Amino acid sequence: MTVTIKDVAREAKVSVASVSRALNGVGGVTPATEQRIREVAARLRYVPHGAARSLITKRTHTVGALMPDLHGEFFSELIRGIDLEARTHGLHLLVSSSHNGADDAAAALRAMQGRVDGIVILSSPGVDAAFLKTNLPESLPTVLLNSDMKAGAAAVLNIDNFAGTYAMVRHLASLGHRRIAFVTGPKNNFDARQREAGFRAAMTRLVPGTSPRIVSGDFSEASGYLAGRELLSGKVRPQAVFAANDMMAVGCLQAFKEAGIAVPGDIALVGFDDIPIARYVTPPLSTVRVRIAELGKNAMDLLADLINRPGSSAASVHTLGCDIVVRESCGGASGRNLNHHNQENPSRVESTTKLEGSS
Amino acid sequence: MTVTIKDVAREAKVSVASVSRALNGVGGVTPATEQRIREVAARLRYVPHGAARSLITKRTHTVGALMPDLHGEFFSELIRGIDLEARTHGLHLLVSSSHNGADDAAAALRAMQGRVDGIVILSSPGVDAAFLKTNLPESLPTVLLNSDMKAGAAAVLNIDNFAGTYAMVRHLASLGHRRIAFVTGPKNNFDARQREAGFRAAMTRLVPGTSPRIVSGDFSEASGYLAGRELLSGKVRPQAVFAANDMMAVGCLQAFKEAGIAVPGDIALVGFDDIPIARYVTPPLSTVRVRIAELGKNAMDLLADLINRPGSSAASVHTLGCDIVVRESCGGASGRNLNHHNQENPSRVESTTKLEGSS
DNA sequence: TTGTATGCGTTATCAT
DNA sequence: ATGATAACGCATACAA
Repeated sequence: MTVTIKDVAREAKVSVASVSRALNGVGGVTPATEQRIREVAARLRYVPHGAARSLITKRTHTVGALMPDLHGEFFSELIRGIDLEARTHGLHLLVSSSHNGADDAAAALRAMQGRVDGIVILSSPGVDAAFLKTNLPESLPTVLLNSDMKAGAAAVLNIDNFAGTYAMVRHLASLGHRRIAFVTGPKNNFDARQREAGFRAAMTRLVPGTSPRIVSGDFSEASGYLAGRELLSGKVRPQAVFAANDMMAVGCLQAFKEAGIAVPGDIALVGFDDIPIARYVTPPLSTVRVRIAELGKNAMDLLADLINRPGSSAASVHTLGCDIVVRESCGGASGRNLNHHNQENPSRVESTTKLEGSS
Repeated sequence: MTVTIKDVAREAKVSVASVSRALNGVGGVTPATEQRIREVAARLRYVPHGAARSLITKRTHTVGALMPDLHGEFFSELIRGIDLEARTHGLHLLVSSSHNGADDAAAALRAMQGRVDGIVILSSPGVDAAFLKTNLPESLPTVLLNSDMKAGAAAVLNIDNFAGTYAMVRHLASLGHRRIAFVTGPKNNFDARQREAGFRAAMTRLVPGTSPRIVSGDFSEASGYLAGRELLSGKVRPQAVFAANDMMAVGCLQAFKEAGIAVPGDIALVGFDDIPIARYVTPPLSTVRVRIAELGKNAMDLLADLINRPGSSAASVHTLGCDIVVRESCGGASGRNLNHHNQENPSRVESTTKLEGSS
């Protein structure tokens, strides 16, 4: 910061060029002088000025992460996955989270110009294809998470919501359930729509001849509670309820408890996400696990590839599979999991291949 | 990126200096030409190159966050708090999380040189006073979180673990409990040590004449489970158990359940942190809440102050109070909280003033 | 092998 | 009010 390459050069009695060469290990310097330069640099605690270097190198060794204002496990695990893998590639992470709406996001995107070599964007309402078209320089390597963009300049990586829901419905059907109800997420949410589509498709294929009840929710616990009550109020009670995320499932659970309906005895219940809470409610919630950190890791790998070999995996679409996590709330396998110390030993079913890409 | 200030200048038929002046709104340009320049810039989608600008400005408008590899709510909420407040100050966030040990941290710190105006560091084993002394340029504004550094070049912001545990013990004592046991965290953890100290002090003052049982844990659920069993195996059973964090309390809960000991009927149980899970276990766990996002916000405010007015709050020590959250697991107030739909309505006690500073 | 000189994109200083 | 030009700290093509 305060000590520059010039200081090192003067102290080591060489030119700045030699210092640069020595410290970057590009050769062209006597081992002796290199040694001397390194010593001086260490003594002076010289650290190259990142901005100055990237100005000429055209490389910042930094990637950006742009995501909406969301709390909880998803955010932290995703960042964790990205950061961990970024370090592997020698990259650093500039985070811009907590933005609400397109304006915030656009400002954040602008601020990242010239500070990042690439960017991972978690789609959200307002931050969609049209938004990116106008706010994203096309030369900037980009990985889109959770996007419904078919193809474009950016690589796309999605959770396989469809396959996840499908596989869970299959599990429920295999347990003998036919009247399976579904609690949807918000209509403007990409994951929510895919999950609902997966559910409908699975029911049509696996439990034909029925028309499943579908009630609306918004991913909140409160909406799940309401949905649970609504499902109980009907003429015939569902045999199983599939909530589009875990928080709504927890809401349902509460509604069922209050109504004196036993889970899974009277009604089976499953969710989606496998948030930490899922293991700790009573009974432990069967759900579809999203390996979030792995999602982040894969996104980072994709991005690193895009950076190192421009155009390599651009316009490709990838999918990360989910796991079916069977605990007690859906019955069938229950009792088996009454293990000591809350250890986890659910049956785990890979619903999709690890990372399926298609360009 | 690809379109520079020169392009705008050429297109607008002015010099680069005028473009710079117009876009930065420093005056010295005719409203007419400013208007023209702005239009051209917008049309060309010109965005200033951050690195180039900060090279001469000496300001990156970015702050760094350095933290160990931790998952879960604490990380995400802290980042959230920091990022949200950073935006308020017009600052961006360069995150380097997920580092294990001093070497990783040192590398991350080096990489941040010249890319940040200041830095927030979450202390961890290995990243302590000595570490900072050698790895941190003293000119860089720094806020230390969770540090036992008394005073130095950096501002320090801590959670008031001591007051939090103290207040919770007071609550337990007010419920009539006298044989209160404690499950410690890892010895090398700053929070853990402070919490234990708070517990010991509180017991000495509030429940004199007893020597409380203290068993070791490491903040993990498994260690809590073991501790719970150990506490049950003693000659006399404690009336209450205070786990140094919630995950260990959850482990205790499991151990008690297996042993057929009712909570809070036979034994009271409390934790620390108020992780999301705490509300959802059965019975809901009373705990000490750490307002993590607020911690991040305060850290950011401190740092912004340090950046804008060098030396202003340096070498100051601040403390953020905790809240006592009374749910059902500690008895006494229980029954009152059997409200519908898992809504939260705990009695909330501010254990410390909002932000107590001392320089 | 080493040093000199140029340029990266921007702001700041000095002319005009 | 506007333009030419010198920094900022570094890497690199070229000269020696």
